Amino acid sequence: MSQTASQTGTEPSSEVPPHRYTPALAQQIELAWQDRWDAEGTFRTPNPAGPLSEGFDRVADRPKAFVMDMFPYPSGAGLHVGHPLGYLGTDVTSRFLRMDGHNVLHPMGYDAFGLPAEQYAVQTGQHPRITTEANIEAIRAQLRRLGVDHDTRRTFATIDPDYYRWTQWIFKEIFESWFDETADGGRGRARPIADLVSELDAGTRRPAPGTLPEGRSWAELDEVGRRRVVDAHRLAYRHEAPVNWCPGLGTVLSNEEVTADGRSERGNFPVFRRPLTQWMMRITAYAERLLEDLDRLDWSDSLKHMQRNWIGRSTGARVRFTVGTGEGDPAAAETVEVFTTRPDTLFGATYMVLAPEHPLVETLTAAAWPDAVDPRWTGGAATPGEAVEAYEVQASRRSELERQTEGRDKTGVWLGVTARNPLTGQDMPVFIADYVLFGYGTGAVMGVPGEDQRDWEFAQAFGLPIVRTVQPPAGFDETAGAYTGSGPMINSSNERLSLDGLEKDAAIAAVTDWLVATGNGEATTTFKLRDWLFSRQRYWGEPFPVVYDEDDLPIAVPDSMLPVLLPDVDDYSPKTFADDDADSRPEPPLSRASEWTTVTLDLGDGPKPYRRETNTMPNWAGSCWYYLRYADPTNAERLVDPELDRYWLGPREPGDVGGVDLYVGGVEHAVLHLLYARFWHKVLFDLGHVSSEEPFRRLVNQGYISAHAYTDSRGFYVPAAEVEERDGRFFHDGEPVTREYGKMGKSLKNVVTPDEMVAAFGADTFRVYEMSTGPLDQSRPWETKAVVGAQRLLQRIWRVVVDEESGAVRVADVEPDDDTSRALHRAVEAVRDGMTTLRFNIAIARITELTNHLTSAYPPGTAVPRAVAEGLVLLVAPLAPHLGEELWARLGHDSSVAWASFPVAEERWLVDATVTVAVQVNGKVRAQVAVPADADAAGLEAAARADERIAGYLDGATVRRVVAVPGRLVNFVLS
RNA sequence: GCGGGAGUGGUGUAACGGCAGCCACGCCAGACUUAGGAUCUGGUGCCUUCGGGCGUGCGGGUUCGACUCCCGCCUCCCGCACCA
Repeated sequence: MSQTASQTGTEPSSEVPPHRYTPALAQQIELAWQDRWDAEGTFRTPNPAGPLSEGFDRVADRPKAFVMDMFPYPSGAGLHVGHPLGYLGTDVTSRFLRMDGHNVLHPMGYDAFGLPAEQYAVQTGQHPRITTEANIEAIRAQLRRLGVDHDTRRTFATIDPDYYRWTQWIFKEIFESWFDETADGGRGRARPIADLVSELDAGTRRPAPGTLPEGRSWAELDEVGRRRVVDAHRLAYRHEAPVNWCPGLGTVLSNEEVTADGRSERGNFPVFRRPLTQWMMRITAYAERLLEDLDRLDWSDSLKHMQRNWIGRSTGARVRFTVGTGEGDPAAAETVEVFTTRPDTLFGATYMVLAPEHPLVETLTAAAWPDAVDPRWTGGAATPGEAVEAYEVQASRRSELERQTEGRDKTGVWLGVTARNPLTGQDMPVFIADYVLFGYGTGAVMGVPGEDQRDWEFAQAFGLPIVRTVQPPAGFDETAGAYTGSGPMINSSNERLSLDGLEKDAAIAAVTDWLVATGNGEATTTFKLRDWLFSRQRYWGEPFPVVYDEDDLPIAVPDSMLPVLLPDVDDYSPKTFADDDADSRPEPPLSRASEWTTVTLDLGDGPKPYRRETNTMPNWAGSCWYYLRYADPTNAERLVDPELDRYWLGPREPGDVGGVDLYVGGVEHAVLHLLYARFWHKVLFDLGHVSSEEPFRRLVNQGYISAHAYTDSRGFYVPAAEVEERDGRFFHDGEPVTREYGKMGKSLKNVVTPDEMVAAFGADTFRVYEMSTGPLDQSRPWETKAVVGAQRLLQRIWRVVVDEESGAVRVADVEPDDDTSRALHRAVEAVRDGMTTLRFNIAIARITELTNHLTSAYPPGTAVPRAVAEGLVLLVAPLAPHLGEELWARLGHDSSVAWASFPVAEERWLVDATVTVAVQVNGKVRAQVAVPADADAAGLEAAARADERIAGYLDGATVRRVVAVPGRLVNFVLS
């Protein structure tokens, strides 16, 4: 505090009144109250039952409110002023709700597994737990200094073994279940995997399509075969999927970590697309429910939109084509299924394209080109086999990102075979091309150049025929490209089916009926959402609670063995390879912990050796369920006690989704975290572990804070704090600099930390400033020089209660005058509105008005009515809690203001005896008249006509109409 | 390209379809001062011949009345982006 004292000490202290609310005094008050809150357990939230239930009697009759932030990832850089925006928003809300009679749960935890800590460990050789825990401690201290009201007994980090034990337990639950699509009337529901096994054994259920080995039945399979079938049904399953493999870094990368030219963002090493067996989560099974239930959530439209977009539901048809009946080997006939949203255009399909990764590519590829093959179709190769191989290599070297961004020039090669169009009977050449994505639909499309722009471009590049099946409007440029609009069908009939003249919907219905009737396809729905890749070749993550037996089949370890602790290793980095060694395989750090990787267990048939899973879970796992643990953080027996789950998260009435009452966090988690958490929650709901259908009832994205940044003549950023403004221009070290604007961060050299603000002004001033700059969900610029406005406000509030010269309380038991009562109660009404709508700027503006009124109505030396002074203190307490406590105590109260009742406005003070209404002539305001508040339209009009100026306007004019809105205005419409 | 959101003083913002700009920063003036990057008070959308006129990105529309609702543009921000 000496630093702060010296700052304020630059002024001769004789000039500052001895009891002014200075930064130094604020510091002193804040530290004292923070200690007292800890000592008294002010913010301990009692549970209705269990070890944290002490004190529940006090709140038993209150409604509950669960208010929560997206927990931070504790990086070494600490917080800047942008981070606390959301934390302070929930803090003000939770303090308001507590004062307004709720039992409030407002906890905080730490998301602590993940890459940054691991990379730091790789560089320093220090165990990531050490740096992570130090970082957590630093953030915890920063938050405490801001005066947040977290129940610290409920704080945990995802790296705590007591926590990740239950992350592993949830993984097991997901692993030990499957999605029964027929359950709940076709809505689908997760069920224990044991149910599936008994139904398969009993013959009451058939294995899902594609899970049985070709030509075999469940009954014929041996034990291992049956387990493979069962494993293929699980919600957590192992699957071979193409990933971004970076040999130079020795790890798989996410799409975001790969640059546009197919190299790693870190280190600039080549990245290869290669298939790899990985753990997957069957989130796609829940696509429909995740989509539908969005309608029941109180989230912003834009956020729901992003989720809908990501889930990407589209309806259409699957159409089956017979391939290989052309010039190639007739014995090689195969069926290829395509997905299309435009089955009505089937008559216009003139070729077919498979994704390069499509499993049938190899079988379909012909041995040789036919005579007179179009040179554009061969990729310059001597045989289809060579062409395909070369093209696949080319495609694998291009990252997914690159495939999407690079030029979009259509490339591909012909497989040397054709497919039969079931409607036209024409043979259509079959290509592979990377504009068809393996992960979407069936990984194959029918090429309809007349009605699809991508297909048009491909047809142009490869000289393929174009048939229009939808009549473009008159004046349509036939050479311009595909026509994707509406219109009657043309060129779409044969002896069996005619679509000509039909509009789109009717044509789709007709062709779909025909497909079903002839066995060539059926209507279907496809989702963009893909299953969740759940393995990482990392050290710093949750180990899987999985071992493999001698048949290489995964087995979940028994609950008694949880948690599976992360072992210590010598080297936290994954094994790396030569940059261009595309055939190398990932080797995760845990695979080198040889003591750990093999284990002898008795899983029911005697002690046997097992091999542990050496991948770890992704960073998202720990953040998928932490909100549940806040309700029951100490439970060693269960994930969460069902009674506590129902109390804090359960549905409020039948049909309610339940969940956290307010969840505040950054929009950057709009899709992944929020989708994964919803998915896990729904699985836990299906399995009966939680009572609510959704995890987060109401969700708000706080805005982010940007700041000005400055570049010198060379274009380098200079420290923004050192820039001076003179006459609207900016200088650093006397040199002119250019002002820019951007997200606060190291690279722009424009970081401002809460610590600096607390040191210069105190936490309450910082809180009030940050909350006053706009609605919580709005982004805003940081402006340190404007913080003084918040400081002045708090100083004036202080002065309303405390005499700056004597330190005596100025309050007396006198009646406030009517104007003051009206000012108070109007402020109460507006502040409540601001608090509930998260528009703290409104609340602060109304508090300022009340303060300014009191400052002039009760100048120094006069007595302030107690009722009004206390009302003001209560209003500001959620925003400036330390000041609130201090003034509340000085006003003679023994107990914390945090538990005092928030004021309620009295109706009689919200209405004036007389109101001033505007009088308009032809919609323009010409006068104002005072009328009784309850004056009716006639009274308003009479009062308006009595006004001299209005009479002047009306004199000699014809009043065509009079609009009089009681309490609002009068409008004379003249002709 | 597709989808979404937003455009109001020098700045952040505020306005149940009803007096545009509350509150704050900044700025101007004054008070207290040896002093002010402290505090307090007053003023501050633009133009004005001091009557008033004009003002919420631009252009239309609905309405007695539009920042607000509708249509079309422009700009900025965000999301998705060969999703068949």
